[in-house]
Amino acid sequence: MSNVTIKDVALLAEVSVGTVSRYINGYQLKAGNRKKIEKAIEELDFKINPLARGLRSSKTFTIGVLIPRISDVFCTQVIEGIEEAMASLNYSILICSSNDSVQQQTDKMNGLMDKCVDGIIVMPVSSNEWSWRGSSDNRIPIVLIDRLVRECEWDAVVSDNVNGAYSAVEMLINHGHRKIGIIAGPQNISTAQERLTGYMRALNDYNIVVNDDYIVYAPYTKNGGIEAVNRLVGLTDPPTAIFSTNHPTTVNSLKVLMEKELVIGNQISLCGYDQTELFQMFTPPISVVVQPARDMGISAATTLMKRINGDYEGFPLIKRLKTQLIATSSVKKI
Amino acid sequence: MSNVTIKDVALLAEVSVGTVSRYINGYQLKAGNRKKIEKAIEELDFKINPLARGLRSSKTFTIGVLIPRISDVFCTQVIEGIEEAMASLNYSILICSSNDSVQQQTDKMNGLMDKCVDGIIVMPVSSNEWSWRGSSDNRIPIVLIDRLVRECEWDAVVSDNVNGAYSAVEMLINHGHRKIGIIAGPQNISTAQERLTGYMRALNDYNIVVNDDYIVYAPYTKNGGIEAVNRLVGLTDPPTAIFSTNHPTTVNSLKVLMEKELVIGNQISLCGYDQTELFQMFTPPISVVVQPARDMGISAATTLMKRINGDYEGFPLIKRLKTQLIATSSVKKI
DNA sequence: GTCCAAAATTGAAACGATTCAATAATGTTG
DNA sequence: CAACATTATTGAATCGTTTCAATTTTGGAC
Repeated sequence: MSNVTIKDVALLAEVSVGTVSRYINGYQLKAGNRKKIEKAIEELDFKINPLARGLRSSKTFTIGVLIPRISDVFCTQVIEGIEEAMASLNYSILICSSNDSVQQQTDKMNGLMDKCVDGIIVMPVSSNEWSWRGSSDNRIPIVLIDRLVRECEWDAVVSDNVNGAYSAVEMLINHGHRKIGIIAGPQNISTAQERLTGYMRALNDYNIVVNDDYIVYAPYTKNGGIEAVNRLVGLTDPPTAIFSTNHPTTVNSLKVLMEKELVIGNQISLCGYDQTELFQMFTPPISVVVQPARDMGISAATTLMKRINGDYEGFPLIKRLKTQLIATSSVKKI
Repeated sequence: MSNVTIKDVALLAEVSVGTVSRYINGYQLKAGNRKKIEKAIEELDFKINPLARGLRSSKTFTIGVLIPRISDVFCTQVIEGIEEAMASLNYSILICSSNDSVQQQTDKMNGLMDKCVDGIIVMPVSSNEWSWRGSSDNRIPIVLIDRLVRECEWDAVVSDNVNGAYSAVEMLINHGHRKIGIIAGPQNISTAQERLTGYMRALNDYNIVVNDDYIVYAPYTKNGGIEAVNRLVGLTDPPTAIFSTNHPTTVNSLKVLMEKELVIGNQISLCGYDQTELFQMFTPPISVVVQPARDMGISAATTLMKRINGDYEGFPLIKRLKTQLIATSSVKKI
């Protein structure tokens, strides 16, 4: 650390440390004093020590971001949004991964609290289990992203999963499909629930009888979906179209269908979830529901900052961002 | 913050604060005292305040990670490795992105220093320009990852780019290709230089005359490579194979070749760089040089920790990890 | 049981900011 | 210009640790 302190600045500027502190924190100053302090800071190359500052004021200008997996495409885009929004405000981001484990999530939440972050953005591992309880005396703001948690009253930024799924299934129906399989996610995750709801609602609205065999569940983790797709295509009366409800399961659906040498967009139709540019480079390109990941990150960051700055208007706020459907020839017209 | 301090612990355990501090920092203690302190800590739910600790000891148990782009596949895997290694040591990670800009890189480096991180892992934007100069009085360890910087003596963890590229080009040659184009990266980035070197060396070793028209340059950023591939395939005597030297240029090469309806592995052969599982799901799967991104992250983290702990053995250390070649039918045998 | 070196403990002084009550300077008004 | 309200400034106390010189305790050796 450069050893220049507020005291040195005060000495050189011929004012008291209190005044220098007031300058730093943007309070009103006599013009002459401001000038002198500015000059002294410049001359000494003074840098504020965030540890000393934080110790006294318990503000660290740092937030925590906790996600299930750093290498996940969707998570990455979210983080990019958060970083963009936070960097401009001179806030730093402490990042950690819960590795899809509730235990690790709890541990890392505690770790972030122990580090005295000013707020946390978290994508929960599960919407049912949320073992973590913040110590009651230290209530820093928390914003959920992507997934809600039952009985937890916190701000959240999610995407419109019901309608996202609805639009996908509707598209499948409009292409003439009646036998539509879904790789549904674990029902302890709110997004998975909502996407299944969207599926059901679309079938209902179009008077299509729900066939339970067409609903299979898969974990939302890296290897999820392999078994599920196998089950679907192995049915005696298999679906003509498959709707896969998150990124890893979509990747794995593709993998399985290809291994089975089923021609996508012909023998079997596929619609997935979450965009990666490579999906559009397949033959045929893959239909997907696209979530505004980056914007979700930005929105979560903005909301968190509002709370950090003490503005608790409308708490708890649930912001739902619209999804977009990319319809391609991976879905056959029948 | 929970308001329990070391003082409260000392009081309850009937020892001095100094002793409690010694306990926390793992010094030898009389067994009885250790017990009493442990009990008091447990009872009061004492958590150490990292700000106070950092203020006195100027250690924050936090490192900075600065990369060109958070959403880049390779970077993400690197970060995952770093997180894994650091989490187990109870270190936190402050993450930021330079967005491929030297200016931002400098700003964020300064930002990290100002935050008093204990060390920094950085993937530099350029190997030539490194405008940043750490203040001389605050020499915290820095580890470069993936890319070296000229005239900067720091530890580094990179992959064996020369041999990585060599193996790819050699494979192309062994498949009968003589007209091999390369999408070389910007020569101010060490990896790009080295990969071009590998290309040249392979051609040389196999007595193939280098055709300057076959060497085109593209930025290593998100949209890099589009123009370059167009140039190559537009030549009157175009190459039969293209070697693309990083992830984005590989993605874009794919994109352009597909748009031009050139059948990969038949009309044109392609070998790319950096793995993403989707590459292996194309028809044909795409040949790539795979870097051990995650291991590079782990290794960088380990090296940094060594330096943070004062072990400067072998400084500056340059660790080169081996790459792996995935050879597929995206390269035609001719 | 003495003596001495080694090990453990103590407690006050940092670390470098913010905060706040007391004080000083400035502005405003009749 | 006196009287008062307002605005700025001061500087000591504080935040919760670590550090270190001084002191006490411990455990062998004789």
